[in-house]
Amino acid sequence: MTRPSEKGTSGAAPAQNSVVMIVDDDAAIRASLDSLFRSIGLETRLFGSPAELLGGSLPNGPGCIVLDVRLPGVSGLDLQGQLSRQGIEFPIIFMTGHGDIPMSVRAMKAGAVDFLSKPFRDQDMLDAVSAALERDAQRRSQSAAKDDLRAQYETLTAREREVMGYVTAGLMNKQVAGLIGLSEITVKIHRGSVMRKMGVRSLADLVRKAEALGVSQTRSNTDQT
Amino acid sequence: MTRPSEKGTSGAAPAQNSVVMIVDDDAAIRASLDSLFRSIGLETRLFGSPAELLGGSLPNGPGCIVLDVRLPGVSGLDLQGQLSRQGIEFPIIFMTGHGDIPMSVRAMKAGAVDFLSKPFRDQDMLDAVSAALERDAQRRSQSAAKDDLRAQYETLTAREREVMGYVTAGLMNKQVAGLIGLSEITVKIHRGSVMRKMGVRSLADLVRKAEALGVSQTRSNTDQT
DNA sequence: GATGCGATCATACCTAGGTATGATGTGGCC
DNA sequence: GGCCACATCATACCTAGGTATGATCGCATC
Repeated sequence: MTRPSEKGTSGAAPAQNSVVMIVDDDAAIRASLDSLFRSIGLETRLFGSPAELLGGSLPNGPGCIVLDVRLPGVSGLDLQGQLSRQGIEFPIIFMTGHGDIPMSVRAMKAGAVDFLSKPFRDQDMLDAVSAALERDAQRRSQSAAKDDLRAQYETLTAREREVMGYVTAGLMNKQVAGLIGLSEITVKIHRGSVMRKMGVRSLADLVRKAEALGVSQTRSNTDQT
Repeated sequence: MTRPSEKGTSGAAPAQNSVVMIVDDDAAIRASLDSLFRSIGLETRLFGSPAELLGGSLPNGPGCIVLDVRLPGVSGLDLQGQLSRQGIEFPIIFMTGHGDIPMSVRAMKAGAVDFLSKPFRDQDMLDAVSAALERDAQRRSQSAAKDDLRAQYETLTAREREVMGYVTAGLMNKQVAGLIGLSEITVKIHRGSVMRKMGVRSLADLVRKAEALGVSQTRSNTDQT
């Protein structure tokens, strides 16, 4: 959104410390991509097989994966599934020398950023990587925000979470008290702790955080619109 | 969500009144798809060209479009762009006899549900249509909910909307009053009207509706987390 | 056994939210 | 001119929210 990626522009390097992971069994292609990405200031890591990628430690910073579909051992598509099952969410760009349409469709359905047939133009690859890094930056910032939120939520006691769920569902203190068998004053105390621990000063903000966390009690009484 | 679409099952007709729009210049293919879809209880509409589709009136109910890429006049991909620019959001399934990978990738990036090479298996097409109709149902229910919401919001006066923005941002009545130069009592009156017109009985619900509408004032004071 | 945390509740007090009644003013429309 | 919707505000009254103080209890840890 902030910067329309302008297809065809040459020097688009979204984040200077981004890492491009290149997985290809052909050393010549690895080298060629390596120099291509380095030429625009991106870091690279080279892998000759999926195993090497899975074995080594992955970068902590932003990055993306450039992956040959036809690989020794598992195929690129299988690797895509394996990575996502392991919670590794780097955007993936596929390359192939002998791909077909079903293969490309399957990859795109599974969330690939792009699927390039070899030989491809350098600029097409750079555009794809640029889009992938943009997507990764987006994902990372969302994920970071979610983690902070979850960390705050973790500091709540069980009771506090329970109260938070009902309060953000729109119930009054006395209703919450009735539902979980407490006095209203106790609910107020928990509610106060929730506000403090969640770092908010208004119910509105608490509701938003609860929504982001998915912890609002989904109502069964009150409100029939 | 309600009914897992079970890939590979034959008689999967998600919604009985769904319409499949078939756009192909080959009458034999139109006829063949027509009978395929009718065999599982779906309605169909046949078009020999993009112009026919754009010219006629589109169904109001749920549906999807099955589109040949190579068409007289504009290409299927162009039609995809044209439709989305016109706000027509039926999910699209592409078919092609002479497609290539870049074409399929472009179509998928633009949101196509699937991209099938001719000849395809009937079951593959049915699975694709099933997925497309599922997606359309999802889209329609979300869109309907959003429309209802917006209709409620439309009934608010300018002042009420202003107050709603500040209130759902977490400001107290007296703060809102100070910001827009009113007495607190007047803010309370507007606030009450907002609650009534938006059909909510708790601030929590109002905040959720405001979020869905994107009308919360994004805070400049209060809250530094 | 002492310490500490979480949970519970009471009393007391203050602020914030919500509504009813009534009144005034403005601008648009028939 | 009269009507109506919108907006404004006051007084009055009630409910809901929020916090401080202080106290009791259970449980786990040191």
